[in-house]
Amino acid sequence: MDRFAEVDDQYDPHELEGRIFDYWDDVDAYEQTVEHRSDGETYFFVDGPPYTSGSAHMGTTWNKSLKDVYIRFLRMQGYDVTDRPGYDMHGLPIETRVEERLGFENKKDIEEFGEENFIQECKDYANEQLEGLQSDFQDFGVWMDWDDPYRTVSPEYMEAAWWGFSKAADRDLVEKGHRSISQCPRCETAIANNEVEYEDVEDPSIYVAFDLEDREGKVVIWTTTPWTIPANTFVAVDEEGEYVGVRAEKDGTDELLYVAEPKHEAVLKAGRYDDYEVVEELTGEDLIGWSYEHPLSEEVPDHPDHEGACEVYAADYVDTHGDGTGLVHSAPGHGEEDFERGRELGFPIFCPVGGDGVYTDDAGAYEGQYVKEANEEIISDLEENGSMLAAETTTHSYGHCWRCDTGIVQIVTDQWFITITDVKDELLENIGESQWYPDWARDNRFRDFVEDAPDWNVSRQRYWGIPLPVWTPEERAEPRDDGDESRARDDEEMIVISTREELAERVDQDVDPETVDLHKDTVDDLTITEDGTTYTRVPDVFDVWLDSSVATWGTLDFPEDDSRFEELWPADLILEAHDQTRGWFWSQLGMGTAALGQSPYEQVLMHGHALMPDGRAMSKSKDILVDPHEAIDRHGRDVMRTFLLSNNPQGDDMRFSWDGMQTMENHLRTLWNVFRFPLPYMRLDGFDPTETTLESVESDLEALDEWILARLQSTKAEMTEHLEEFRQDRALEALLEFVVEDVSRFYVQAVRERMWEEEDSASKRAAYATIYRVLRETVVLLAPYAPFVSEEIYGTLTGDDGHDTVHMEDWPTVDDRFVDDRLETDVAFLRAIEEAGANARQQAGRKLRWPVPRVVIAADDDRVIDAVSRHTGLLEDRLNAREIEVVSAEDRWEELAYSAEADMSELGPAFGGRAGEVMNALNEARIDEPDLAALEDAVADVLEDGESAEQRSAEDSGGDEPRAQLEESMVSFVTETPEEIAGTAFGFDGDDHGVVYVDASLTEDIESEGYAREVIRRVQEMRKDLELDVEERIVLDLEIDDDRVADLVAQRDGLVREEVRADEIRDVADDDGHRKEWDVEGVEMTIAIEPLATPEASD
RNA sequence: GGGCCAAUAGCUCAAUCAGGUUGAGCGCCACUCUGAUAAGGUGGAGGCUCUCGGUUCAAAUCCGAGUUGGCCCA
Repeated sequence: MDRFAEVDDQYDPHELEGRIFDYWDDVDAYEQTVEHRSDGETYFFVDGPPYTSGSAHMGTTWNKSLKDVYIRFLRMQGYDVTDRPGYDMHGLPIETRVEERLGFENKKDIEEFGEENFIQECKDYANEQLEGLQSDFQDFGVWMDWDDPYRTVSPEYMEAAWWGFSKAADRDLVEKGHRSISQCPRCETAIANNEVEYEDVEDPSIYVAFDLEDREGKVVIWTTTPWTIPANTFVAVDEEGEYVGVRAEKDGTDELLYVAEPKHEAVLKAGRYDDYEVVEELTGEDLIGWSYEHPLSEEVPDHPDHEGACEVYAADYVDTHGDGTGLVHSAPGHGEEDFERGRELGFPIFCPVGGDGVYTDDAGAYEGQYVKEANEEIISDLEENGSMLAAETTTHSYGHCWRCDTGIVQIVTDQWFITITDVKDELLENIGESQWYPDWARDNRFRDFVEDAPDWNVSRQRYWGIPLPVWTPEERAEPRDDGDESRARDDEEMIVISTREELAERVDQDVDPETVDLHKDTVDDLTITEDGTTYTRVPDVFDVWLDSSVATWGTLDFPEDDSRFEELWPADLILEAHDQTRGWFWSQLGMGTAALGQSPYEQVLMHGHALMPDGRAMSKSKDILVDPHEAIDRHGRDVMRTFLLSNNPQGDDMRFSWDGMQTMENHLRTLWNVFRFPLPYMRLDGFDPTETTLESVESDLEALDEWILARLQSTKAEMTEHLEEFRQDRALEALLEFVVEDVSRFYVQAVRERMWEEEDSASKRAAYATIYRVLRETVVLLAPYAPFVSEEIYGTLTGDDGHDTVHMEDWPTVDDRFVDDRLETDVAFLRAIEEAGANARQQAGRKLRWPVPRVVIAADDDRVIDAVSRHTGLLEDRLNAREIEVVSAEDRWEELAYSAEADMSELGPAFGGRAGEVMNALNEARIDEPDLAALEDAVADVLEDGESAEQRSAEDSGGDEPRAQLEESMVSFVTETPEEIAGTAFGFDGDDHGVVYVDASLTEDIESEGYAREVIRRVQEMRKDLELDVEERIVLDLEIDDDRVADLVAQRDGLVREEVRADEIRDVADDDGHRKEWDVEGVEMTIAIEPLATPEASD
């Protein structure tokens, strides 16, 4: 780019961003930036792999923007940052999408299609989805290593998972278990608890009475899953709960029912009994040991009838105040709690349901039926045999498969676990090793989650995943689900393979470790024969959460490539949304601890979700979303990024806002305007920043130059501090405030006249050097947020002198030479005074272009007097005042009246309950002298006896309880502006520091300048109408009706001619030039201008 | 049903940790300015600080109970 090249008049994000993409390509900007830091200290960032489904949504966009801003910032600080993006490409979601595509309904369809073909389809689909995400992320301007993302389906990555699992096995944390799990009957696989989604559904709600044996009566249970009744093994009660026996009457017959006392009314109502009577009161303990007859003993001949079955037991999951009857139907085959209790009781587990949700032959009459469809028949069977007390329906939340939305069933199957409960203490300890932002996420939410976490079921009975690297002896490969616990355990004899090389060495077949694909279709055929035993592979694949859990070493291609693991691991930073506490934050901690005894990450930045403008959650499936592509279409990438990054990244959700987007565009446009303003002048004057450096003009710097440079230093310091605390939103706020408030609204406004000077001057050069430094550092500070516009500005400012890209720049550090806190405070005062002065002027009806003879500043403290006296000239300029006068607090104007403001922190403790009343009186008081005695007089009527100083001294001898009294420290006196003077209080940070009085009286000299400036302004407007060049000379024709005014303007003839570049003042013919009538403060004037013919170019 | 987080101006947030007369930006209305101008300036309207209790002389702030939203868990 050429230095100071012509730039667009208007900030046009789309064209600019397109241009910058091309430029980055041309100069290999990303590659150069990475190379530039290759010798730096390493920083190991790990990308949490998004699941490859569809395109990027606003949440992902926010996430990647956050990653990008911190990676760029760290690079600028000199770090060699690991930035390999990743994609999570296995798992049920892709399988179900591919099944839909192929029109499949269940596993049989897949088997017919062929495992190999199906896996290939999944691979193709995942790669297709990946492309969409890749191009989106690149389009957002995110700089990561897009040429080489890690993919969880690649052999190296899958090997990383095998390695991690084998390390856990080495530590004896891998176990095959016969356990109660959630099963999706459609997908025919176990799913993890965190894959279960709950939604409200209508289900049967039945009360069933089990006939007691050996005694009269029935125990009543309640369930919403009639299909689990065939597997009923026992009934559970709360040992300490209160129960009653109720004799209930219906249709002339009566029966004795046992239920929990708190529930008996509801139960009997449900049973529509005509009348009832409590005949017995018992505790849960009394019921224990009662035996009953299985309610479906005829239909299910194989029902549990072992020793101890069909009896009442105590269980801690029973609540006599909750849903149901206080007696819980328990089927260890269909629920985790029941299962655990059943185990404790030493019962065999009866589960007559297969992985497809269909009853097996154990279910007798119901064999072959899908469980939910069997509900009806079971209900009618129960009604027929007289067990049904009431059959209703109820709406409650029930678990569903997260992918296909099928209702889950609880069954007992063989699964493989990582027994993280064995290392729970280590997990909790490792939590403490990581630093979280915000910290409460770790100490509350995450710790709770980890404390409650059960063993990790890592096996899935599916196809598209990383196969378990487990081989077990062939002869023991018995069918699962048989509930037979007597056979030898597979996990005692298993072989766990850790790498491709080990695989090639140990399997019976010829395998090339370089080329082998580790998917199920390949490895299923491999066998291992050792010591005369043949081992076959366990057919399961891993839970997809296991894939990403190994990302910290998978990213490094470890163990295949062991060159960087030692140096880099564990990760310095991971950065994801709060839903990952149960997901990736957890799975990584679990795997890191199980495999390596350590947390795999040191810092966690946890952000929130992107919400709709009205606060609803975004949802792709319900089409409730803001598409990032639309945001880009409307405002561009830099605006979208800065908007997203202006939100708190720690824990809070972000509400998307089109208003917020527009505001960011306005801010960036302000920066653009600030940037392009000095360019024409710099070009014209041949300003060369490499020669006219800030250092070379240091002695010519004016107060405002020094001030804006001081502000730049504080802004850098503040931003760095915020960014290091992961609050890029606050850093951005500081930067934008600097750009908008300080640079644009104050510095540029003030410095414009210096740049308009035609002659070369030290002042102008100092201004150029100053604004050049400010702009150049500003775009470096902005570069991580808005990489496109920063690049364009940087390129235009530096030409060939800088790096090829702003992103190679070092993060700007504070330059001590320009730090000046006193000056910053001074200007803060001056700006407050100026603002108040503008206000006072408006009250006095005097525009800024009319000078005022005198501005009086009544200062409350010496700090203000110092500031004003150091910068009187500047203040005269800014307020357009001929003279500035300062009046100190001691030398106050006698015209002024005073009131008092109460300091509640002093008044409150002294006056107690009456403090509010006293405060109001003080605020309303008007006194001539700001002293306590006058004030006490003014508020005498609200003060009680003994509360004023006078009364105190009179009663001093009394020795009563001391009464409160007004003290100097309780009040501060405030000036009240007299009507004839325009005055406005000024202050900042909420404190008043004085009052600005504008004396708006007129003199001839002032009127002369005022009218002259009115004329100048109008001529300038007319020049603009004609689109004249700034330098172009004109002829001016001025006709003013009012002779006095005409004379006043004539006195400033020289000023007018110079400002409007009029070489001649004479008549302009009606036909020539540009003529306009004006009304200036009630005076009619006609102005005509005509450009002078450009003289022949002469050397 | 349980845990965590949030709730303050029309919108986005600050002030909450350490109690002391609620603030900023954006938006809106009026006026104003005009050689960076799709800008800028001044003023104005706009708040039972989600509700109800409690502690305290004093609560947006501390405590308890609830409401609504988000996430997580069951």
